[in-house]
Amino acid sequence: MKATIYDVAKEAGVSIATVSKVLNGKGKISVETREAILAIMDRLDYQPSVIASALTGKRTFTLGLLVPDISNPFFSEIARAIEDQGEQLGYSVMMCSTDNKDEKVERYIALLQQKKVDGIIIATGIDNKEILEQLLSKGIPVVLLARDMPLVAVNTVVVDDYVGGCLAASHLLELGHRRIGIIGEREKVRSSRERVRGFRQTMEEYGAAFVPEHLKHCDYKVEDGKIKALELLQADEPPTAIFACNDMLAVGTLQAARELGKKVPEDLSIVSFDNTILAAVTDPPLTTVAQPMEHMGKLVVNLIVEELQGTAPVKQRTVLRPELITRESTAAIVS
Amino acid sequence: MKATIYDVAKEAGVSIATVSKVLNGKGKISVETREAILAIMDRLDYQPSVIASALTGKRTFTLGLLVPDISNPFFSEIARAIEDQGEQLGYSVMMCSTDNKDEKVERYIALLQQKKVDGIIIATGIDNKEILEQLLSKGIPVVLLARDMPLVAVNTVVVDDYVGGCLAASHLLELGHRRIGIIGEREKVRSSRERVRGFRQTMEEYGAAFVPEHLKHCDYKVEDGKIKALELLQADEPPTAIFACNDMLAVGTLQAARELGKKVPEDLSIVSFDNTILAAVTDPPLTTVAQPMEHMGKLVVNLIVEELQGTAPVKQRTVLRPELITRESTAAIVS
DNA sequence: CTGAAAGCGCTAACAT
DNA sequence: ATGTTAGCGCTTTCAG
Repeated sequence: MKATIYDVAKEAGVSIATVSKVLNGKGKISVETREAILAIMDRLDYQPSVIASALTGKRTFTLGLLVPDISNPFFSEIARAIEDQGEQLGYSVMMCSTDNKDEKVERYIALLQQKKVDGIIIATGIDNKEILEQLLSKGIPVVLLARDMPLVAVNTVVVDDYVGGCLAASHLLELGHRRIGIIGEREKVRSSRERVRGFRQTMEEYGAAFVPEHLKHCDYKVEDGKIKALELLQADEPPTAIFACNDMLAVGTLQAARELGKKVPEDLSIVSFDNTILAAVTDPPLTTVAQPMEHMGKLVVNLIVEELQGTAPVKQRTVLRPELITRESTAAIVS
Repeated sequence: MKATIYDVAKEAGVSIATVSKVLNGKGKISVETREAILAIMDRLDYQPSVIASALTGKRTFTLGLLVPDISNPFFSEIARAIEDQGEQLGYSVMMCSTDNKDEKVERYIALLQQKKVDGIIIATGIDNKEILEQLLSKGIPVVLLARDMPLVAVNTVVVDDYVGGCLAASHLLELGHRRIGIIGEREKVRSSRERVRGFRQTMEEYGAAFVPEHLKHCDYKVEDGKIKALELLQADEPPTAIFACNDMLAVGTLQAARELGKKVPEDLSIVSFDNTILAAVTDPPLTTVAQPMEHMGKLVVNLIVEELQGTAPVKQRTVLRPELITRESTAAIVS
């Protein structure tokens, strides 16, 4: 069997309390006994049980991560960043793909609580605000990532979607585009709404007319984007540029353009959002508004760990600035 | 505070043993008390502590998943499949990205043991076989996924890489290609070696000469593939087709071709392996040897859970058949 | 059918 | 500087 604290204590001829103390670097222990105990620990290949320690009220050193879908590149890239920072600080992360279904969110949250995770990172949409509030009321550290609910008092890390939208728009407008299509996620997705809002706002500032028919909403997958892009491009006066609210939708747009024999960027410019691996891999590579995913992951872990150490100050909302990455899917309009 | 088993016992006027029994459906409990207890449980919103239960020797209902990099689409897609099947069976999964470094593998394995996970799914390469053997000797259920070490007695789920290589080769050969380049991962990666072996074997059968200079090895990323593809394509007699051992390398190959002004598939055919989202998203979409990722994930979870229930028979090695998906990156050679 | 009690491995007062 | 002891929340004999 695995060695326990008792084995170490017996072997060292001391009490378990002493062993526990050297384990946690607490209390005063003479150098000799400490050394001796340490030696025995690794001779016995002793690994303290996180479970037992957690039962006495200590941490489990485990974080829960809720995302819509871990196989979506945006979230898997974020997950990697979170995992890395977690590992630095001694935390493991449990992944939970919710498919944006409240029902799954609830199931996972309940599960995570039973497993006594130290904190939960929520990067998935939640329709019912109460789920979140109830969770918060239990005092479990929670941080929202890439999704926010301004009315709820919770730590949040987001990118400035509005500014991102503006960035995308001014790029296109500077290139001379005026008839621009927009493909966003479903209306209820706040971040998408904000991106669109920034985009439209900027269009207005440039005096570009906003045509309601040029704004489409759909789910977040490639296929959805393709369908909407086809609609846009087959209209009477098709747009000369399209802003897709994420990389997947942009890929769909690219496919639609290809299907219609339109060249990108000659016949159609495309700007997307996120800058996942997808944006770098398409042909042409996509001009996109990049989210600093690595930084976001790091930040979110730090925040949650601070919160559970009690060193956390008041709730905060960190808004990161996105950045436009110019690649080859956009070009000046020729008229 | 959260309700404990004591709270519900007191509330129901019974002992905690009774509550425990209804919780686990063990022993004989009268219908009335069971009902009463159940009612109280949910009135108190009682959630049994997995931690406490684990301490008494029960399962933690948590699985560890070791992959090289969760942000690599192949692994994130597999992870999703594993997560889903795990959820079906009541298991959570902790993700661990190892970057294929033994040192990280060891750290993560130690951590997972301290957290008393019920089983570990290993989908990452391990150089030092002893790490695996040591783990197995502790009696922790382990399953290898997409990586195998035939000499070690461990449950394994893999795709038939050799056959996959054959499939890729015959497709290209049937299209008339004879000068074919191959880009594989580093030599030590078994699955890549097997794919190449199958590929070469089939070439021989078709009487296509194998040119040593046409075989390149590198890391698994897009950029690596691009570099090797450039070398291949800039040679005196460049190949008319390239087999890339995974989708990322194929993407790199696609980029190299574009950079050199070669059209795919007119000037160069490309076949890849995996069939991740990347293969569907490039232009042209890639002909690729698909791994049944969903099925693999399901299988691997079932295997490990069977093992932990003791219902597991002898160790087994499941070899799944890959399937060629023909898309637009390959075409008959015109001479 | 139900309960009392002994642990699981560890932490944290409180003594010594 | 080190040891004693009482839990943490649950499972599991073993009695009743």
